[in-house]
Amino acid sequence: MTANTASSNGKVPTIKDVAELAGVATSTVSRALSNPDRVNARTRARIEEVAAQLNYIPSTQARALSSGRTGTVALLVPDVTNPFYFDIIRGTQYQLKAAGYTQLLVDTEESADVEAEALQKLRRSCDGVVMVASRLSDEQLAAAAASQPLVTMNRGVPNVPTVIIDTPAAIGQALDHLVSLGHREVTYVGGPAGSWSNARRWTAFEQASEALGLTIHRVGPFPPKTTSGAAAADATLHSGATACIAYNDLLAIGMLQRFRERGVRVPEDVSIIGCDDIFGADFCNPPLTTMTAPVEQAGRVAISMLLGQLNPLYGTGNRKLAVMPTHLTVRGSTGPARVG
Amino acid sequence: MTANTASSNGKVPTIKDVAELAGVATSTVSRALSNPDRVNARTRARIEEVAAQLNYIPSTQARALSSGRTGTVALLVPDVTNPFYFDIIRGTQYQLKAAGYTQLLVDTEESADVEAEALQKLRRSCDGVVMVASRLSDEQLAAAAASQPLVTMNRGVPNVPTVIIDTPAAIGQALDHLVSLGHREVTYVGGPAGSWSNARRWTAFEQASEALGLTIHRVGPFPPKTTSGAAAADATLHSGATACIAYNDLLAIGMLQRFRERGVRVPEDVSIIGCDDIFGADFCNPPLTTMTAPVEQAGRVAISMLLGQLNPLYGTGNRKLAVMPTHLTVRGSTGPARVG
DNA sequence: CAACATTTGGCAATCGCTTGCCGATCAACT
DNA sequence: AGTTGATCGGCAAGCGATTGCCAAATGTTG
Repeated sequence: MTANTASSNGKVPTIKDVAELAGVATSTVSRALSNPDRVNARTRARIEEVAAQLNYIPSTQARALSSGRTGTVALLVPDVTNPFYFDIIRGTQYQLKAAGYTQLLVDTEESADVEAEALQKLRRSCDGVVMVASRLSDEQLAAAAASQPLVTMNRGVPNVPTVIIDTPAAIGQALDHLVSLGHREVTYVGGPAGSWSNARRWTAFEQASEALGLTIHRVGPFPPKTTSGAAAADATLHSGATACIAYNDLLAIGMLQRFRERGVRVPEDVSIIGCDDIFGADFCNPPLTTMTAPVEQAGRVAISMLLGQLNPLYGTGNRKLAVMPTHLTVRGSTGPARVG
Repeated sequence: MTANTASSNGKVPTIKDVAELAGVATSTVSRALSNPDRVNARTRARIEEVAAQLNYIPSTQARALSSGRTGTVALLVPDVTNPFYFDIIRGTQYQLKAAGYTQLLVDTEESADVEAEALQKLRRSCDGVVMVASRLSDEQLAAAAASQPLVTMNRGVPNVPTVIIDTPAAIGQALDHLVSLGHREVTYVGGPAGSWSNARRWTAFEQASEALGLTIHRVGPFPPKTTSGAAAADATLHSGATACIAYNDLLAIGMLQRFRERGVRVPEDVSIIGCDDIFGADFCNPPLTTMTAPVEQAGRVAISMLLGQLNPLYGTGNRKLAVMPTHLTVRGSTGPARVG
């Protein structure tokens, strides 16, 4: 049981095994592997060979413990099963991997408490955090950003690096589109009450509508799920508008289903516009007119910004804000306003 | 710079800070926090109080290094943006969280090499691994399972704990359904060549068809994405069958779109059945008849099995195999066979 | 009251790796 | 030849916990 012949007989090889076999000190092995220039080329070659032969893999824990860098970045999303976040997950994963980092995905269950708790736990175990659509207060976020590298997405906080997807801009396009189809009365179908994005979208909606002289209504708030679509559809119908813009595609798709159930034709009776252009928006029935955003790219940008904080070498100029452009994608769910 | 007053002035508090403030040794703090019975109730209370006051959070790295347990379980999926995996991700996340573990999500990019590499890296940094739809060989998987706790999903390997979703059973139901609608000639739209699930589905399809005396065709292989749907649809049309069963819903949904483009009516001209009942299968056009599986539950079961390996206390009897039942969900994409 | 068992807390070694500091080696320059 | 600088490798001190072992304190029993 006390066997420790330090060769290839025991369990997983450590840096010590490599050092012994290569006839050098562990410090040299360490350097050869993570700071190549600090060691003679021949020595390094030998060490690499031995390491490969032993199938040596450095312990992330030990490395993290002694160096303080974990090589891990956490991504906090409200709901991993919400398709909107898929592309963010993918975009960040991609970029992190390219930079040699590992992604830790955390689902905050749409709850500020879970989020705060996760942030606490994470403080020690990752190099940085990306928070998507955070429900925390500005103060909490600012405090978090002060104690560790952090980037928020779709949630602007003063002095905290942020990537926002500029949906408000597309809302203008969306309303123009509706107006050109003859709509004069439009309803905004609201998302979650505490959502920053929702507030921004509503504001943009309000302002653009006013500029266009439209009559507007607002219904909601609704949870951003297809299952909320029924209530949202009914409320919209009751508002009397001929068209509506929904907080997001999930809601819009749910509404589509409800309209169908009730025999309300889309777009003949009512036009509907979603937001995000998620998976499914193109093949639902009818296909959804929606505001398309470069979500995956936004994820990559967020990681670039974070990496910029972690490693000054990246020198991306330490931007504090990135705004991703969006545009309207017209499909089948919008059409001429019904008369009367 | 050399400040280290060990109280609350420095940086993040360590176990040592807690120990000093509480007037005990670090070992006692450690025990109080992770082995409560090993310490006097009063001492423990005091320590807990101090820890709370200092906002002390144990370092996962240090803990992992000295104890050998990381508290992390990795989930390897071929593609994080494939909706089929969403529920697995959610199911495992849920169950892991409940047991106090952290989930590490890894995207293997549908590649055996990436998978093998990730497995290597992970060997040292997590307590166990769940591999979904692995592309590795039986030998590789067996070896991996021998060197660390591991559970596979939708990939049977002798002597490796596995959770499989019993789609083949539902394929029987699906064919019965088609036969009852008058179909006599059916095409199987194949998934990825190396996929174990695909092989099983085909075999089940073949056998059930034979029992029913059906004429069958096979097209493919196709990557399991909606974008492969066009080619799949065209090939299916060319096969001359009046109905088809697709490897999965993604493919089926893509085919639906292509059929529409080509003016082929579903289900009047051709019936189509998907597999998995993913997000979107209920609101595509027409809604997809598909084989529904308890995916999230399967994820939870996988974690239970893994936890059983990690901690004998769980004593789930160390099952080696769990088979999740599936059933056919009939929606609008299947109908009576066209005549002629 | 002595002898023994049980709690309870501390000491110190460890886990595997990084890194500041130092000394040896060797080439280049004056 | 002597001095100066690089370059390269080793020593050893941590990083922040866990844990085996031991001793003091406390409790139990005859």
